[in-house]
Amino acid sequence: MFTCNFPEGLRVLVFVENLQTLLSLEKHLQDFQYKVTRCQEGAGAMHLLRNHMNKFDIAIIEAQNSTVDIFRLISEIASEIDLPIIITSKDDSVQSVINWMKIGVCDYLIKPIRPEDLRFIFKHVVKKMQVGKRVESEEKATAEKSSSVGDSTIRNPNKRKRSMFIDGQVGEKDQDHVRDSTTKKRRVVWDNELKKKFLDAMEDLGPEAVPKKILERMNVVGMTRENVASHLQVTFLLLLTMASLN
DNA sequence: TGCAGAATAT
DNA sequence: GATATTCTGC
Repeated sequence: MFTCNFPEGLRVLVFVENLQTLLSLEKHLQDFQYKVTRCQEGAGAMHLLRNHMNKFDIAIIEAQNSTVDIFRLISEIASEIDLPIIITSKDDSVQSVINWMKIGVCDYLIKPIRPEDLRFIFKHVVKKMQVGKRVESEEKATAEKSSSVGDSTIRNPNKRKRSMFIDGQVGEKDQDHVRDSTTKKRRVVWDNELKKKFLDAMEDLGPEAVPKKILERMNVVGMTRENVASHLQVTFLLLLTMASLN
C-alpha cells in the first residue's frame, strides 16, 4: 500500500482557518515527509472529506472555527467516512477531550502544537490498517477489555511527554539528541510577520501580556514560551529605551 | 511546581 | 546583535 519508507508521503489533510498557522503546520509536516493538502475554508473541507476521503490517509482539523461548527460537522460525517481525524484545540480540559473522542476522533492535540507532536501521527494510520485487518477474525477473541482508552498522545501543555509509539529506531532513552536529520531544531527568526503577531498579541493582552498568554494568542506552531519570553525581554528593553528618549 | 523576569551564554 | 539558556524568586 505504502512505500517501503513509510510513513514518507503519508497524505495529510489540514483544515485550519488561520493561514499563518496553516502554513506553519504544513511546513512542519513536510519536514517529516508528509504530503500536505491545505484547507482553510469550511465548505472546501467538507467537500474534500465527503467526496475525496480516499485521497487522504489522515486529517488534522482545528476545533475552533468561525464559520463552521466543527464538532457537529465531524459528528455528522464520522459515521460515513473512514479517516483518522486529529483535533487541534487550545481547550485542554478533560471534558473537551472526552467529547471529541466520543464522536470518534483518533487524537487530540493541545495548542500550541510543537513539531514533535506531528511526527508520529502516522501511528493512527497504522492502527487503522491493523484494525481493519483484524476485523474478520474479531469475534473469536472474547470481549477483551481494551487496555487503554485510546492511545492519544494528549499533552499537558506544561509537561513534556513524548509519544512512545515506534520509537525503536534508536534505543536512546535520553533527551532530544536523537532528532532525525530533517528536523533540525532551528532558532526562531523574528521576521516582520512574527513580530506583528507578537505585538498584536501584546497589544490586546495589555497588562496581561505575559509569555504564556502571548504564546497562546500568537498561535504559531513550534513557538515556545521561552522563545516568546526571550523576545519579550528585548522588546521591553526597546520600549524602555524609547520611552526615556522623550 | 510552574512561571515570569532578569541575567548570562552562545 | 539576536536568540537561547540558565538562574532566581515568587
